Amino acid sequence: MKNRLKVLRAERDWSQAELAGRLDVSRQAVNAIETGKHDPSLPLAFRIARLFDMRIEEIFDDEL
Amino acid sequence: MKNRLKVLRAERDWSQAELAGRLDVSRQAVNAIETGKHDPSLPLAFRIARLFDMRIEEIFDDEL
DNA sequence: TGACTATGTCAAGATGACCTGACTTTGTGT
DNA sequence: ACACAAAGTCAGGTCATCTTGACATAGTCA
Repeated sequence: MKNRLKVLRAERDWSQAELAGRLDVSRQAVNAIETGKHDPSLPLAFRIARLFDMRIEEIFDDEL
Repeated sequence: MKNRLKVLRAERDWSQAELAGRLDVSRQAVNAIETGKHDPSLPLAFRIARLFDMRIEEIFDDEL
């Protein structure tokens, strides 16, 4: 699953640790999602979308 | 996480087994999601949304 | 009654999504 | 060169999301 987290984070000039804090997950969890090692759970995907005020489908892309 | 799967399925007159087949998951997985035992993975949530031609947020609701 | 379907549930097991803690690598700035 | 911050990675653990197979219950229908 591709995602735009790294770009959204860069636009806000947040570190992975800062994003992790805002999402209430570990820094390693953010890193693993950004680097494509895992997909977030659905509840975490909701928190991410809410944080950036976007729809899940605007941040994550599971086609291709 | 609440969801509208049971209603969407009823509107189409599909059994849990039929929905499971369309989503390529087990019947028990569909049952567990409908009865609130689990949340779907994000990839499965995408497949569900695509099947019903809706956004994930229109089917699943994690607030409250 | 007996057969069939749909639903709900359980057990056991594989794999995925998280955790903490530790360490390395990379880039920046003094 | 040195220090520091950010990012990446690993190990070992827990719990969640799936699997298959089995079984119980309720409803429908010949």
